[in-house]
Amino acid sequence: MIGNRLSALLAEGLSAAQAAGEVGAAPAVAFAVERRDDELADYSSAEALRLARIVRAPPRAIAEAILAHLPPSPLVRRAEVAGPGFINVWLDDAWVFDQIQTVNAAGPAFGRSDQGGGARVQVEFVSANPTGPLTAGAGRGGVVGDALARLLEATGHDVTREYYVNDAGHQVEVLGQSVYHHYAAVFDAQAPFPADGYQGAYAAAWGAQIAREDGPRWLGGGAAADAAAFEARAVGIGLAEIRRDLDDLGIEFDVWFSEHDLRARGEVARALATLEANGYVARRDGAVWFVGGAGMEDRENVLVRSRGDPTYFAADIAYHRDKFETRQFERVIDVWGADHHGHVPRMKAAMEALDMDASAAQLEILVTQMVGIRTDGALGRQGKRSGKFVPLREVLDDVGPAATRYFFLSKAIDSQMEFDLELAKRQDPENPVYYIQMAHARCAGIQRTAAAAEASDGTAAASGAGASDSTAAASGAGALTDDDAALARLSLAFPEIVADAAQNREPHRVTHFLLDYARAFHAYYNKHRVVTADAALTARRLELVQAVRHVLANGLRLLGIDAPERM
RNA sequence: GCCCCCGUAGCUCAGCGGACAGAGCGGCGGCCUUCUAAGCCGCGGGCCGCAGGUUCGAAUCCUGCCGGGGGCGCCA
Repeated sequence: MIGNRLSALLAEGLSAAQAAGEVGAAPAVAFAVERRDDELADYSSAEALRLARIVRAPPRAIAEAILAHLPPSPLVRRAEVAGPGFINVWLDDAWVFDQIQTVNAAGPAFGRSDQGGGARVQVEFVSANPTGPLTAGAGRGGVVGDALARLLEATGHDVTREYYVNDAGHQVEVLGQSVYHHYAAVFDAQAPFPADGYQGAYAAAWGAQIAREDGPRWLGGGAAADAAAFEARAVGIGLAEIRRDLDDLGIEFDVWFSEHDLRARGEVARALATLEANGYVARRDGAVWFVGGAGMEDRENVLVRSRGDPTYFAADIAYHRDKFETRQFERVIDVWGADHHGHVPRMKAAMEALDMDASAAQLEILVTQMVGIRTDGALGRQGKRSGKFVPLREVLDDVGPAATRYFFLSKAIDSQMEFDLELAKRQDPENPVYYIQMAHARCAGIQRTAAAAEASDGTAAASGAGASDSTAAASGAGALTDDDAALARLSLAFPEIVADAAQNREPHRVTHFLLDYARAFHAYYNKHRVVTADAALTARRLELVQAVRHVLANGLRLLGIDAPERM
């Protein structure tokens, strides 16, 4: 990556300057190099300014000394000191154009790296209860988790995508009762609707579906004949709907991990036994409590209810132990919704109580902030049990998967976002995602033009007999312009964007880069013609266009958005 | 009361220690006989919530305050 190479180059310059006694000794410096790509510079470093304090010398003098000892490099056309002591670097155009061939040789792999070293990483996301349809908020977690998984794969990680299915516990019981109430009603039988039951219309729909498909065989007294089996039946419908939504969003999981199975295997009991052996358990009021975890001094949490059944917390502890101890993931990334943020500290405390390393190095918990859905101009309150929420399905049907994914991936995860449904629908054709896709389609269009010309005349350029590019013509046949160089330079920045986005767990960086990149290409497209009578120029520009197409396609693939050839 | 996130252009949001603060949408004005006008070019628009502090340098870090959202259950 260019940034790394320039960084190393500057570090060499500094060492040489220090060896020559021109700069004082200092601890090893990793030169931070920033990509600028504006009038000021292509790349820039402010490291001399920071060094000034350490070696007690004027920053400009340090920067000058570094440049004086800079080893020659094919990448660098020019390097100079600017302002208070910035080191500005301009890339060599010839080197940049050479790299375009490297881009095309890599093709779909351009942007990938092995910085992950093959580490086994689990990304657990969505994991919404199968007690109702996915909400728009769950969609955010899904899209972000999926994009993160794609980024990690592209940067050399061995990724497992996992959905933790809460198919056991109190909420599932309540769901079973809620659905059974409606199911029984189909056969004119009475069954109580639970006090905290699921109010959404879907509960009735599921009840009707079971009645239609299974007949009256579940009928019991006030409850289903085989309550556990009936719950499983309802959960099955819920999961099927969830899978369909996720499928339409282009999200696939490697593992659907069942909480029910985890309990059945005795893992929850085993985790509780370990906690107790380690002295983190207290019994009070007939319940079992988690006490004394690091940072949990002022809060105690129930592990086993007085009724005798374990809580979600207890099951999640066992689940995370399974991730690390049984399956040996080197790193686990949980993507949770904002409503779970209170669960973070106790989860980490519990990991430590199990003698596990819950440090950020192993367990990362990313919390996505709320998605406010604005309908009819008002921000609605979301809640699955109240039945008042905007289903992901509705968003998907209204704005489509590409725009939905783009919207969720265009913001940092810790920013609360507002999704105005009406606006989203109306703005459909104006959505930036189509702007990026259009850039890709235009690349394909240029290639079609070139191919058609070649087929009829033997050369791509011949087709452009009448066409020319006035800007390029001014500098002579076959000459590329500064605009070609700028577009090529921007293309070469892509791998770095991907690496940074993966490392920081910030998929939105890719989104923003692509928007910027598409803008650069559209401007270029309007100003310059690729297929012209100038055969040499045409050939070189077709290479550039091919590289642009790879960057756009690869970037969109990371976001899970398709790259159409025509629009 | 305690905890988490956010206050940046009319709206939705980037930028999160460096050089003049950016984009999309919206507004105004131009550009289609040549590779898709789902495009391009130009203009207008900001005490970066407020007040202190740290720093050579703060939208960016720290503290306090104000405002918005969320969480604090023997729910998950």
